[in-house]
Amino acid sequence: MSDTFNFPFEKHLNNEQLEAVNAINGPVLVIAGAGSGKTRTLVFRLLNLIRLGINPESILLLTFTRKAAASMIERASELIGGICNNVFGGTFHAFSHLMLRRYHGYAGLNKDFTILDRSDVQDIFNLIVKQKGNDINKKNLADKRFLASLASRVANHNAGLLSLLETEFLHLLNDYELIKDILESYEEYKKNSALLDFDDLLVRWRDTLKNNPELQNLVSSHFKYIMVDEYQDTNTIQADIVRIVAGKDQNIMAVGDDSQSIYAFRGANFKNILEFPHIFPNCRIIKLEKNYRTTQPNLDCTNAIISCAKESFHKRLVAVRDGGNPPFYHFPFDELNQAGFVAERIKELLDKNVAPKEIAVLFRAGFHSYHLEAELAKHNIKYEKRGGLKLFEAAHIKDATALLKLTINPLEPLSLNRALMLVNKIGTKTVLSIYENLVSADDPLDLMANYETKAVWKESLRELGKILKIIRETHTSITDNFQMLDKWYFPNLMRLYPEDYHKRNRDLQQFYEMSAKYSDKVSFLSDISLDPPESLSSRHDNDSIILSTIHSAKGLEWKVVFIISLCEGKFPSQSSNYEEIEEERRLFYVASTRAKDVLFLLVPQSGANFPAIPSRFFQEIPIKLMNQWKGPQNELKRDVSVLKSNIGISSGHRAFSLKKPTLSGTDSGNNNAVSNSDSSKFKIGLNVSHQIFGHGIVTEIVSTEKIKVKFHNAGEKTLHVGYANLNILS
DNA sequence: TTTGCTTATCTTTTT
DNA sequence: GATAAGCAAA
Repeated sequence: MSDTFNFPFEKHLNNEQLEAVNAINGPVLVIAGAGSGKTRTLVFRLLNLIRLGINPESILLLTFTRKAAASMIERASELIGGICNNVFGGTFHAFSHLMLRRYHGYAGLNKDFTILDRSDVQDIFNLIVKQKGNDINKKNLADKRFLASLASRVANHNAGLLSLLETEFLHLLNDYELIKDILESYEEYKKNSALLDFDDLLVRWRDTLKNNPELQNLVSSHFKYIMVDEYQDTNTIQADIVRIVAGKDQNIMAVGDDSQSIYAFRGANFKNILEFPHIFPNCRIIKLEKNYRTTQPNLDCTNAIISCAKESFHKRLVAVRDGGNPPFYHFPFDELNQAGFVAERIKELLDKNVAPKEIAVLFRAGFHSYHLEAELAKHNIKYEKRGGLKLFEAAHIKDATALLKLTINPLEPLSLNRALMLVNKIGTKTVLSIYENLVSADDPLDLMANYETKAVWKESLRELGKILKIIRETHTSITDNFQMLDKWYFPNLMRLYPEDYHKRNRDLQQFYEMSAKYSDKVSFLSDISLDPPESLSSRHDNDSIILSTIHSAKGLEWKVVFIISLCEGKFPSQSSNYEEIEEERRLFYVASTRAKDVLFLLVPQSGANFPAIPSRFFQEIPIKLMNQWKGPQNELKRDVSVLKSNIGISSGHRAFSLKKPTLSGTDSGNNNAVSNSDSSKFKIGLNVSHQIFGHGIVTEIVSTEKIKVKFHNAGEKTLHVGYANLNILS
């Protein structure tokens, strides 16, 4: 093994990285920009620890996703031959979960607690609100998502509900008692059914450590070396856990970039990274300012994006790589043309033998890629979608899971409700009366299997009861349980989804098979909530391009990256308020820094809102740092007047598309179009026309790039000359 | 009274 | 596509 450790660290790391890797004892904070080799630094530190003879079991590697930890350990293992496998690597949630199971006695928890995922939490709030009656609906608290996020905020907010309402939801202060009551019911519900939500995992583990000094000693002497990735996205509870587990040795290294903090909505606090030196006063701070990922033209552009941030420590990254081109921008007419444009470019890239897995399309929200998905399918381009709607949020998977949960606890109200609602002619009221009867029975399953009623659903309920009874009495595998339950479920599936029950059934069979690896239900259920697989087909395709939400793209990189739908309302998202805009900007920064070679920025001119306004983030980039796409484009372009008369029609139709010259310089119909960004061609009083706003008069030259135009029918608008594609009429 | 079908509306982001 | 609201039917 010692030969392996002649590994020449110096050749692979720069001086700053080397300094971090060699700082074995005491706390170290590495502050670094995108593409600076943070992850690489952590991997090499892992190697270095092993080289120094540190027991792998005493190393704790905390990352943002489970996958990130796995791939880092894999990379380290490749270099030294598998010895890293005993390193504990995973998310804070996975770590807390494991520890709580191991030390459930200290935590005062039921050994078989299960984990609630996001939709479970929302369903429970739904149930509670329904039980509390109608007055809640009147109070505008009916949005279960709001209640779920409120509960999470309270868990992450050490000061409690009242102060949270006082600081952020003043308008709800009058409802304090009611909200408090709902949140208490939620806590009670979880306690009764031995359930923990994601926040509970962290809070309970931190408090268990806090309250048990002997456990604290045990754990902190076991994990002697702690490494934390993406520290800017930790919340205060996670910071507490790090501090406690670090113990007296404080052999901790955290890496992060305050400019990439994008999880404030989830309680992450990028100020954590600033407080690190206060929590660990003797810590070493190392800055990495070289960028290895991309080229200088791309960096100039991303530097410009983040320089607009209101509160950030201005880092200016310098590229190590030579050459490269500035990012391309393009203004497709609408979302369909955008999809067409992206698909065309991807096809060209694939024809040039760019590997599919080196191409990614990024967007703000999961549903923004719908048009593109259809277009890619049309071109037979395989893709893998990350983020957005989770697979296990599909109704049929949730049904199957609920049925399985009933085999553990037949009276778990949420699962029982979900299962019984599947039966024809059973609705909310009937469920409630069945539930009341079952609760008061000596043996609920026995009652269910022999339920007396005149209603048509008698046999269906009895059959479910019988199946659950058999499963209780025979100890077969989870997959067997699923197959038995499926006999009951399948007819309902067919009735509920006559259109696509085939597809759903295929999903289900694969889902059942997935459970074959597990011997106990509790760990199966925990795993699918904590670490849901991206897709049911486990083979990962190397011939698929990636479609991803920006959040899911964190920490990754591709040769070619497209960022689509850069218009107001989509990115930044419609629902972001003033403070959240800053986080949206950092999100755009994260997206744009994923590209190694080529970055495309796509700004549709129309969409859900007609016309679309280009994203403020796009407009902030000096136009000279980018190039407009001039290459081939075979997209269709609609006639505006036709489109206008069809506004009421769903945008999904291509029927009224017309072939028309494209927007770039070769157009014959747009001879006077001003395609560069120079406003000097315009004078006040000049007559111009815009393809959407119509005719108007220039009223003001705002800057070298922006002018104001008063349109006869659309009022005064400030236009970006490079974007607006104005025709000069006189 | 309860269920179930049709229609309209809206869709952040994640452990 | 999911879901809530509104209305018809049992």
